[in-house]
Amino acid sequence: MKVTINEIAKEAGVAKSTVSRYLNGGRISPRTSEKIRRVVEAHNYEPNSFARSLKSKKTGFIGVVAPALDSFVTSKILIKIDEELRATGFTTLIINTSHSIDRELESLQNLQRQKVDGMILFATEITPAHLELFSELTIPLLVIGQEAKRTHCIVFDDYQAGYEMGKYIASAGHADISYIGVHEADEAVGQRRKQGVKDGCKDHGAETFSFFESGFDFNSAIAAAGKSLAETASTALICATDTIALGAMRVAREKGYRIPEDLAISGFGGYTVSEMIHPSLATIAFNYQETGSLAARTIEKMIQSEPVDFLQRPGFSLRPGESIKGKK
Amino acid sequence: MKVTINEIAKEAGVAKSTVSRYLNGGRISPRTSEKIRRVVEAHNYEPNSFARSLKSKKTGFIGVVAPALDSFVTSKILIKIDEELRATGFTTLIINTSHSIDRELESLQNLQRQKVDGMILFATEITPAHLELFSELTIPLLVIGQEAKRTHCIVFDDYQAGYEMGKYIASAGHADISYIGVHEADEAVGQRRKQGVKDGCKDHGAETFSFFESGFDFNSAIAAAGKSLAETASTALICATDTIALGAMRVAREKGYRIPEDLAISGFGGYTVSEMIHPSLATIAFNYQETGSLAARTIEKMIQSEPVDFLQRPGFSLRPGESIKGKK
DNA sequence: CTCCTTTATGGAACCGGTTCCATTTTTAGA
DNA sequence: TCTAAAAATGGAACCGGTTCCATAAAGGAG
Repeated sequence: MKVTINEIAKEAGVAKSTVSRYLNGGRISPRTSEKIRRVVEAHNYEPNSFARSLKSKKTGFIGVVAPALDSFVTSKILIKIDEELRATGFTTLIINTSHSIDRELESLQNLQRQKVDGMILFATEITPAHLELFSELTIPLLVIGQEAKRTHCIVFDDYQAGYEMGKYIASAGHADISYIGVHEADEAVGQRRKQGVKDGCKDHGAETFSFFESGFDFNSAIAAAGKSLAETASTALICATDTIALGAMRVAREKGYRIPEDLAISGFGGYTVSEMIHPSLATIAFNYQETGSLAARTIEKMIQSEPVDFLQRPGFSLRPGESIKGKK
Repeated sequence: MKVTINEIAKEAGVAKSTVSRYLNGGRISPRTSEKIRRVVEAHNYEPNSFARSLKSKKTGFIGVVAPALDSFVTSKILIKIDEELRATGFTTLIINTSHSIDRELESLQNLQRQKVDGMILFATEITPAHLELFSELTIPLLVIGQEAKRTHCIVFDDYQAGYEMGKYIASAGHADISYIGVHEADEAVGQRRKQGVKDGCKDHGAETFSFFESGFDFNSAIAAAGKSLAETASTALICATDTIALGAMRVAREKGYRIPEDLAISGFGGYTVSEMIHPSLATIAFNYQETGSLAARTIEKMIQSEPVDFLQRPGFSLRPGESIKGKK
């Protein structure tokens, strides 16, 4: 419990520097090595990580800053990151900012002060303040979810994912389509995903494409989808996330639409629950496992100063569901 | 960035011990205090937390061991714990064991070695190995979710919650009720919750009470609920979790039952998604916020060696839903 | 069996704080 | 104004490791 390197050294009859060398894989004669091994094992000795970090300047910590812990996407990626980093001897320090941009910036600075070896940021929006902070950072930083100039990023191919979904819906015979999206401050989802959906629809026979803005939450989705149903004659609602799609389903049902007969609905995200409900939701499932392990490997490379591409894109796949029926 | 207490001391013209005292609230004359404050602020100085921990034996870390990060219940409680601990200057070290009992035990030991100030365990099952480990621990430990002898625990009142639900369903006029539960290795959910449901049903007019065992996952829920529908004439299915209830809904619908007209279904957990779907799910919502902050306050007290009750129970409330209709 | 080169080992300084103790400065009581 | 007690400060040891450097032991060539 409280045994130190000094006691190990004394008991093994060697200098503490020798024990330190033994622990860190330095050159040791087989004889001494064996002596030390015995004592270490007898006491179940583990070096004090604080003393170790103090001198070596390496903490073995990787900070992960996320806007929420109860988000499907975040938790899936996080789990994988944590798993892989643990396997290579790092400890993930998870910081939850509860969607506060200020706490996000503050957390990055704190992590830098705490001297973590690297940090990963789950970004929803990149503000000028972010960019300024990024440029001052002396510790490797990896951003997930949004693109930023001169910064290492892992971002889903939102344009392509949107395009596939637009194509899928339009090809199913829908000519009048509404997209329930989010604010364009979120470049990835608010801009690129939307543009992809729009292009995919237009390129595959859709005549009308209407846009309604929602937040990421259920209630604002209900409002936005309600507005869409009142103002358009769309036969399909493409929603920017699965949660928004659930809101759309709710309001559609309340207004008497049958899904998918009267109205097709789709989402993005591939949440587990989307296949558990009825009708199951057609959606785009991003490859979260791949994302997580890519992130872990990337930050490790960055720490070792190995070269890494600034932009990396994990894959995705379209997951069909009962919420859409071919019309042809 | 790399400024140390020595440089601060030199620049302020005092001894480093004085700076240390200033930082930790010791007695300092207003004059010196002001001098030091200036220099500290000019450099944006932050003491090295490793050096600090090394000598003071306090790390400011609290380890939290959880079987999963993508669980609704865990994440809700975790967020609150993290928030409260952060406010009082602690850092939560979140460890995910991916449901492995071995990794759970191992993690507790690692945390002890890492010299965290306290630890919190989200338990699903207390094995003899757990009890043995608990007794060897020299660091405050708080268990959430299960009861253990001579250990500080925060546990939902599963019996009472079960009783309320049983009463609610039976009182609605259901005489033949099935309970889709989980294995009794999980004392809280597998034993107490089940017994509560049973007693609640029996005490309020139910004639038949059948039990079917499921796992916590969607697919085994489908199997168990399917079996129940095939083998009984139950008009209500009480499920041990909301996820299980979703499985029951799926299989019921496939077999042509209308919910709630032909079959009432309820869950436990109060997941967010349960009120987003149709029909919305009647469920028991435990007070997760309360649980989280209770846990944070409790572990802090334990660290300060203040007395705390061994067993504490956060509240819950029954949340009605469209999945149940009064029959009378 | 020397002498020189490697390889092992020990000793000491150092990392950046905290804390105990001795010394100096203030404050206050007489 | 002098003195004792309280408050403030400085100095040094210490926390538990890592690492540099010097020395000792071992290995190899001649």
